[in-house]
Amino acid sequence: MTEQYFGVRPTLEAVAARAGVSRATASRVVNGGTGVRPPLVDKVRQAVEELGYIPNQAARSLVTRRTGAVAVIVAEPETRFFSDPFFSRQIRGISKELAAHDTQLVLLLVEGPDDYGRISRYLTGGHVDGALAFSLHDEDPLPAITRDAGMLTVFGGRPGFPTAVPYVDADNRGGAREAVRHLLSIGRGRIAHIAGPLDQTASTDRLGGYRDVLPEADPALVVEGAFTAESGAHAMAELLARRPDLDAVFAANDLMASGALRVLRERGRRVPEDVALVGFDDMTSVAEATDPPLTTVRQEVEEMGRLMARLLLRGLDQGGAEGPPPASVITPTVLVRRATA
Amino acid sequence: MTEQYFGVRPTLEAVAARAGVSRATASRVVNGGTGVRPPLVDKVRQAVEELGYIPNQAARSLVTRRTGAVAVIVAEPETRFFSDPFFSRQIRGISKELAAHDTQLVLLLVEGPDDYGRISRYLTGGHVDGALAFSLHDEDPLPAITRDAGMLTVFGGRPGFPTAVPYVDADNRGGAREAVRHLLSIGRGRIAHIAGPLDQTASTDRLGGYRDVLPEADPALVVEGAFTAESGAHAMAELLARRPDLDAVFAANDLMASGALRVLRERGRRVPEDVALVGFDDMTSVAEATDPPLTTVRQEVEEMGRLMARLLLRGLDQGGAEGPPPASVITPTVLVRRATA
DNA sequence: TCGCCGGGCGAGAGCGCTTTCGGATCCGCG
DNA sequence: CGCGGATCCGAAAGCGCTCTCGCCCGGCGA
Repeated sequence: MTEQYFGVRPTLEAVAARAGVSRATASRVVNGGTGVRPPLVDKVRQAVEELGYIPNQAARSLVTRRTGAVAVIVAEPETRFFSDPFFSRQIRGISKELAAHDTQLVLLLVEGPDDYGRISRYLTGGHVDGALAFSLHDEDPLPAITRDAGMLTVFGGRPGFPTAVPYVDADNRGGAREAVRHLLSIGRGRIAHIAGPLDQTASTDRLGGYRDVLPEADPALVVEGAFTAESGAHAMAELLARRPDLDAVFAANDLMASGALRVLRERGRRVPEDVALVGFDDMTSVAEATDPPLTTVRQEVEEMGRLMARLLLRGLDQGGAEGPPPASVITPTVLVRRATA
Repeated sequence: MTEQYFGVRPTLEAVAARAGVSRATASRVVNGGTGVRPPLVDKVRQAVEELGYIPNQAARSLVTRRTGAVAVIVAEPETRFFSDPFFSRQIRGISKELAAHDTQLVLLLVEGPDDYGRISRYLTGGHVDGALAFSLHDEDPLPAITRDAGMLTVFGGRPGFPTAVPYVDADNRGGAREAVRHLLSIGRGRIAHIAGPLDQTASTDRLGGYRDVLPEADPALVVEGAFTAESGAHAMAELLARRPDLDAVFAANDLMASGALRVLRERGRRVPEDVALVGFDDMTSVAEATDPPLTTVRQEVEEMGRLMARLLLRGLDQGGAEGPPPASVITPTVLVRRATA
């Protein structure tokens, strides 16, 4: 940019004039430049450079019917969304993928249950080409809203009810199976499970994996937590009271595992000698910081974010809400052996 | 919305036709309705309702030169931004205020130092009317970028170098003075300070407040931390080694205070009897959870976010980057007495 | 030499909206 | 009954861009 015209931003018209071509040709060059002979391409490029031309997005999307932006809808209460690294890493992945495709991220935070109207209006208003959302609870109204708005939407996490929306989720069930099988393989027979909140599919799927491997397990070996360290501690205490003879615990996330670990040690149980412990997520800041370091099931969270964005972008290229919806993706999990099992 | 026309969204033209008025009148009604007689207003309103009309934002901003969106630029590495409740609460405040003014929040996460070009291009591209940014480090290139882009920008936190950009910041210096004075008032004479990273103005300002009250204090009583609990613990240990006789600590945030508290108790110092402790932020999840609960300096973080948005919006109404820049705001802090001092 | 074909380019329409400007209408008053 | 002014409304321009359509021109075969 050799010159800067403050105030009056140059239009395509100005570029065309300076390059001595028509607006149409200038437009062709700006948008890829096919079908224009090299000398003209150079002239236009130079004019763009000299004038510091940047296309007006409003004018462009008025005719293309594309905004180059997607919404990320966050319905989760602030506390959970921001405190849980799970989301932040997913957002980071989304942001990276979108940035790579010159697509903008419009963040829609739902401000309470009365705010869905605004979200709905916004989506219908054509501000964005598509949406990404996190579906976490059984009674989540979001899938219905985005569908009614005719907006292609990819969800993070499997929705809790039968629906055809595309989503990206980790192989929670498979990962849980692997964790429990590992516990079996190291000779444990009385394996407990600290589940997450059972109105979320991530929790029920992990519980499902546990039951797949241990269909005959004592129901008393399963306690529901809330994905927090504190709830993990409580659950552990409860389990110890119910079944003092347990020799292994599979917790549905690392935070709860860390809480459980604390209680186990307070009660004088050696980990992993007396009780083996496996977490889920591989939230490194937690899993590597425990003493001993936590054996856990890793899910590639940032990659899942990228995938969500990629799925959406691809779906958009194939006709948006009218075209065939993208297929959902289940990302693999992997058991990371550290010291607790 | 009694009917829904999927696929073809109704235009203002359609509304006008249905209401039996001109496009101009329909537009007037949609945008406030002044200067149109009630019966016509009603007719148009009804047509809007029946057709489910929603204005096309692209067309609108093409002529008004306003996009109804502002950028929130996050340059901070993911870890800090998402893990620190400070940001999340600020974002929440921003989001609320923007939503109340029908303005959208475009989140720009800076993906590494090479990504500033994209940010700059985006801002210059006229996608947004203004920007909010968090200025945290001395060498932050953001103020220069937004200025060059001719984009009105309000910063969260006082920039670390002399510049005229508008910002919103807590009264860090005053809050620190109050904390230290309180420590004096309860009879403490050897007051240490655990500072934050000194390339951030929040840290230097708090240190400044400490020195305002204690200009003659032993330099050995000040240790730099990193705003994490861990660093607070280290700093506390260091302080104890240097000055075993200290009888009070003012930590530059609650997280460091909680780390310090842990070390104090490990070393057998009673809090507050032997050593009084004051934090900063009033991050309730931390400050109320410590044992004993932490005395700290509260800043109204969410309110600061709202203020940032309000300042920007007002500045935008007054001519944007061309008009007079909004005046910066320093929000008051208040000492919250709990049990540690 | 002529006609035809095809690639390259420009003219112009049109995306959906806001806003100016002038005309119509209605009121009160002389 | 007619006039001035205020009020309300419609015609039309135009925001900056994309993209269709058709023209032009060069090259090639007949």
